[in-house]
Amino acid sequence: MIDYREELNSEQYRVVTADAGPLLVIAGAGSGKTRALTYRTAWLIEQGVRPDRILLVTFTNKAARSMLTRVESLVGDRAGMVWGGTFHHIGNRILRRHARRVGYDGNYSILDREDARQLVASAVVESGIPSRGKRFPTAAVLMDMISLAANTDTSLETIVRKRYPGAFTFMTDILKVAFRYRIRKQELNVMDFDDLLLKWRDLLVEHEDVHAEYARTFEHILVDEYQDTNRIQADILNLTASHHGNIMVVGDDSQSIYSFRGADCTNIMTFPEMWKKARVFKLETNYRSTPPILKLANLSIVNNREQYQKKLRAVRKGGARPVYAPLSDGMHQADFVAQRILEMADEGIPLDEMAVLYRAHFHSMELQMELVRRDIPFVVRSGIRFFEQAHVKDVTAFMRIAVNPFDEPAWKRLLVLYGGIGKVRADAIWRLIADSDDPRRRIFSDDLEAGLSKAVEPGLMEFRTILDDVFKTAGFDDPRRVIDRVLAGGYRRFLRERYDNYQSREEDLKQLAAFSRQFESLEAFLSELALMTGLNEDDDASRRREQAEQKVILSTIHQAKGLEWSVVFMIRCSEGAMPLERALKEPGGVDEERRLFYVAATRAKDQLYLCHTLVDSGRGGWGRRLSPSRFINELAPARLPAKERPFEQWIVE
DNA sequence: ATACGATTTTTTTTT
DNA sequence: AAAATCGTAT
Repeated sequence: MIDYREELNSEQYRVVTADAGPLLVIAGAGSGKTRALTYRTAWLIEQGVRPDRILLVTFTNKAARSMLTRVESLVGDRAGMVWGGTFHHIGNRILRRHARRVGYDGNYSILDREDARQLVASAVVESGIPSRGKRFPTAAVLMDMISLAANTDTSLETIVRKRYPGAFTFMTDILKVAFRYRIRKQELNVMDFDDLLLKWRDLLVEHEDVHAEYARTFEHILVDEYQDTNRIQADILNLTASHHGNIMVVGDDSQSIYSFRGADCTNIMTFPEMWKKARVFKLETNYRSTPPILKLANLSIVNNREQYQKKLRAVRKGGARPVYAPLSDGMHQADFVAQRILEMADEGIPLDEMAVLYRAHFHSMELQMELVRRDIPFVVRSGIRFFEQAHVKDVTAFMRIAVNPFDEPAWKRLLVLYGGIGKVRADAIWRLIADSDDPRRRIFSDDLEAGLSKAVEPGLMEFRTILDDVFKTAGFDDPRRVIDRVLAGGYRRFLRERYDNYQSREEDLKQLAAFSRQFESLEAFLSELALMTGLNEDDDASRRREQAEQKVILSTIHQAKGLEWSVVFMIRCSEGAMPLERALKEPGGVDEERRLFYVAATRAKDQLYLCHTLVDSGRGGWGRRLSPSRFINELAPARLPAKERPFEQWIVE
């Protein structure tokens, strides 16, 4: 039996043991919201709720897994049956079963960003849009428009008029492309990320029997990071909870940092209106940070208007004032951070208790070079993700066509790898094989070459050899064999010719093979890759390796959400970078950037360093002068004596 | 016309 | 690091 009173504070206890029904929990940073969710789940199970009747939606799969591990330590293996994961994950799991109801086959592929972009690009060409029209939005921008419209449940016209006014003259063509894109996805049996949400909602809205089934299946719904949900996700939750209203959402409106993805603060603000019987709880005790750090964070966030009233109280005592360090340029900043890291390591702070946070990935470049130079071990938790690297995508493309023979992006990706086949000829080949029952057989037929340039022959033959090997000999339902066959069939040679770092790429593929072992089917494996959990989350061996050698963490602020470190450095706290110039152009941009600043600051347990560079050290060294971030300036009005500022300023030579 | 290599530019944030 | 652009080779 768990002694809830003993292990929780009174705020948490009330949340965890609350009666069923709609609950809104406003949980400040570091107030133990994970703890509340974990114990709530355990409590429900102890009350006799079947674990497989609990839906636990989290922001990352990692969060779901770590929560379930903790629930397991409380109530034992019963926890294993809980439905936990991201919206996209659970949507995928449900849609696989009912795909036919929304016009898809159950073996659909999931397009990642790049695949989706390419499909949009070909939709532009197919829609016959004159390529001379220079100002027509690029595929990436079109994708953003379409995605934002989907995630905010707004018409494309409205999105373009409000957010992309410059493109409004192309409205007719944009609509053509969007329509074409939608049709193509359906024809090819592929879904993009947004479809996993949209089709899920469609399923619940249009099919009452399915709706009833899931409303019955999920007796209790728990949602983490509710402030980052969008309209579609809120609809899905409300529909699923419609029969019983047992929905507990936990969030912090001050940490909403995903509005670019359609996240909508009004979800959390209006939850009590949606659910009239909702009870509202607040977790306002902060266990993480020292008072000076919390004071700085609180002083910053009050500059935002719209928010739930709450006041974070520090439990901890003492602590050092945060440090503000103006530095001459990027190199100087890198030097300072590296130096401080070494000094603190000497004082006995483990490297993996230190993190460097920044607004955009490329902000960390100079620092990475400096850390390498000084032999300080580090991991970068941002930037190009493991599963998005070219070699990983190449190899998995073979598996994709094995699962879904009409996965056009996968076919084209593979075709252009071969000599003599570029974009145009890959397109021609695809057209030839696309309207057969099974393109995987059609690709072998002898009359294919008739319609093609002679130049494709050697490349095409090579491709066929590998395909033959992969499909026939390997038993393509085993990812490890596929990877093995592809490497042996010429891909290894290709890697060595093309990349300097081929060794690490081959190593990646070995890791991929090891990673694939935990999946039952190729389909499950591919879904997991597309839905992009981090690298090797569940690989015990690698986790142990990482712990053996401690490393400093480098991360974007977005990816740092939910994590904490003893020491946090924020670099590039300069106007233009934090807040980011481009982000300020968005509506509500300043407030969102300030919330990012708040999230970053509240990651720190003991020490916080705010670094600012006086000069922009972009390449070519065009030294544009920079001002300190407004978020720093607004904390310390000029009339405030230095002693009373929430930070102390260091002069670093 | 197409492929492909060299060069230049450009980076928000993520499922 | 990758995408977009440009020039040359096939």
